[in-house]
Amino acid sequence: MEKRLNISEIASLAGVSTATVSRVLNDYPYVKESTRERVKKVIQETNYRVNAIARKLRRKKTHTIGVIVSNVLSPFYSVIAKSVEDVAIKNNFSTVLCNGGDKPEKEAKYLEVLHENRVDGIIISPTGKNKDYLNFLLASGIPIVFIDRPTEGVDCDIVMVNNMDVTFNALDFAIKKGYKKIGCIAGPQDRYTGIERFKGYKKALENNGIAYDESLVRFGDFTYESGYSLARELLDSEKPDLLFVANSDMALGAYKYISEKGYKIPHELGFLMFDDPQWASLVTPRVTVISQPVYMLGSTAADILFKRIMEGGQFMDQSPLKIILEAKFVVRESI
Amino acid sequence: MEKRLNISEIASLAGVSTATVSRVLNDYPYVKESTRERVKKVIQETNYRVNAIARKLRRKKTHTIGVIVSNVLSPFYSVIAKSVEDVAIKNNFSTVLCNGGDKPEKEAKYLEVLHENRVDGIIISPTGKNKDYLNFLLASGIPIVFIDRPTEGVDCDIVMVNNMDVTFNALDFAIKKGYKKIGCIAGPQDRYTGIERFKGYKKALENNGIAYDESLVRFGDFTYESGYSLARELLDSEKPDLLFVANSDMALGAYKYISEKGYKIPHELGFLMFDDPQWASLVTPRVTVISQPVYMLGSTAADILFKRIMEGGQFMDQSPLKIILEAKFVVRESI
DNA sequence: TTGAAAGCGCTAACAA
DNA sequence: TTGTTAGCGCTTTCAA
Repeated sequence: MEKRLNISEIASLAGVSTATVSRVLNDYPYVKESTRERVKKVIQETNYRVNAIARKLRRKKTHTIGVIVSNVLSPFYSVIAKSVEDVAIKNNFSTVLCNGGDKPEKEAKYLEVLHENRVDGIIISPTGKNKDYLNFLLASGIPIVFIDRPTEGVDCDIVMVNNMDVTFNALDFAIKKGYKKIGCIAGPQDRYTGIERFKGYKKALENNGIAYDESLVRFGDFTYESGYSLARELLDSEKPDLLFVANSDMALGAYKYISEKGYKIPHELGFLMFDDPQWASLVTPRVTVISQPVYMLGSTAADILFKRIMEGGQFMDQSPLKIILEAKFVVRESI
Repeated sequence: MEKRLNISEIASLAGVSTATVSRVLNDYPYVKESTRERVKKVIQETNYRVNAIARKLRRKKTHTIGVIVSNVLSPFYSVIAKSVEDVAIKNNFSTVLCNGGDKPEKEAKYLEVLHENRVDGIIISPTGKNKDYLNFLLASGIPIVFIDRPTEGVDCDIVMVNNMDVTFNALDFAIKKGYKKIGCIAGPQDRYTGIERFKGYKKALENNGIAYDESLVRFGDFTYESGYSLARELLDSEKPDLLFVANSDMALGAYKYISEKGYKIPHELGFLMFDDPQWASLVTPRVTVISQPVYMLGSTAADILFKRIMEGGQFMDQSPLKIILEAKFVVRESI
């Protein structure tokens, strides 16, 4: 940051006080039209722009929200980030985007950064840890909205999807269609979405009188790599007639292995996945998926956050909202 | 932003002056160990965090850089954003990410926002407009690094790839392999990358004595939609034996149309594209591509920016760097 | 309609 | 080793 123009230099150039310049900058009434014009002219000529940092300090409002997601490179979280940003722009707010990477320490670090920067609110897909710090932030008046999953012991607004039910419905449909030996690459069982989707899988088996067989199940960590290697592990030892994969990154890895081995979908092996990335309807045959209303997840969370921010104390008293959006089962050609 | 703890409240709680608290916060030497411990204890107990806004105002350094890219949802720009952020973190800087959307007005708006927030430097994939404002920012000491393409009339550091040469090489290879009637879905001809890649296409034809035939060429706007509709337009009227598409979004659209129509790649139609998104090696047959060193583009730009920021005036005098990274022609099975 | 001046929370001389 | 204090650039009372 170099030596640059400030408000008092503009004031002297225009022959007015800093207060008047400030009034012009903020479109206050009660400034004589000729004065306003004169000030505007100086601003124009000098390319002066208000120092937003000084303004934030003085106003004690940053007009900024923080967003912490797991990984902006994933199609899921990048859309979330975009949708939140869209809503923020509509509300004239800025957004600070943080890559929490699903690591509790990184999450804690970013919560600190957002706290230090006095953001007016936070949207986060939490790791499930950092309960105390989150509660502290809430208590000190920073509204927080969880997205995708909760943190045990933190009672605030949350927006997520019906993970278990929709998984149940999809697999129930598949089983009724004739699939009997159903492999599953599940998510980590210390993560809410991993747990819920796996519950849906088991419930569908149970509901159709199929015994749960742990040799047909592998637990990954929601990454491409785990999807690839677990698909190999599973398909090389067992011969399921259907494979369910619990998120898009693992599904990409699994699909890659399946195409390398040349399995014919759906005749040799049915394929069903949670999430609906672009590639799922690009490959042949197109993949049957569980599709989350991703954009809606983000924009809904943002809407709630802005209500909390705008209405301040009043709305704050209302008990936390828990919003469950419906994911859709989209039947295409892979089962 | 609620009423919250500030440095003087911490000072009184610890029974010291604000200066001492500040020294502890910033790990200064010359603080008695027992004092340091006492202050740290208070900070710990109260969850106090320094007000970064006040600090930035006082220090006149924001330790923040701005990044303006076209679209964070695209695989290309999201990787750029990530790579820049990685370098920023290593330098202990924050990043503000902006979606310029390739719209000159949006770009101008974001340049203003970054200016107002007194970022220490800017990385941007420019629209090619806003020459004057960019020059003003440079003149007032904010280093700027262009990525992917230049802005005419603005002389600053830039990092890009050898668009024309690599396109020439790829198509030259294809032609020597036997392809003769080569369709092209080119990018917009008011955009640097669109122009350069199209030049490479024409040069390859020329080099092999093939006459340029405008009925085999369509100009899109680098979006999925234009790729889809132009592929239809082109393939429904002409029968090229190879289709070259100038970026990944248009290629996705074109590929979608091709698979809907059931063309057999590569026997009926060869397929060659600029960019190497995940799906290109997922589909069967895997797509032959021109692969940009995307991460490298971003991290190189960021490295240069930090050199400019760190070395201040001294390095600033050096004439702007122009770095051309090599994109690679990756032969797979689609030609 | 305008200006004077206090003060947001912090850092960094300077003094002790 | 610690404290006092000016001031970063702005907004906002209060008074004129």
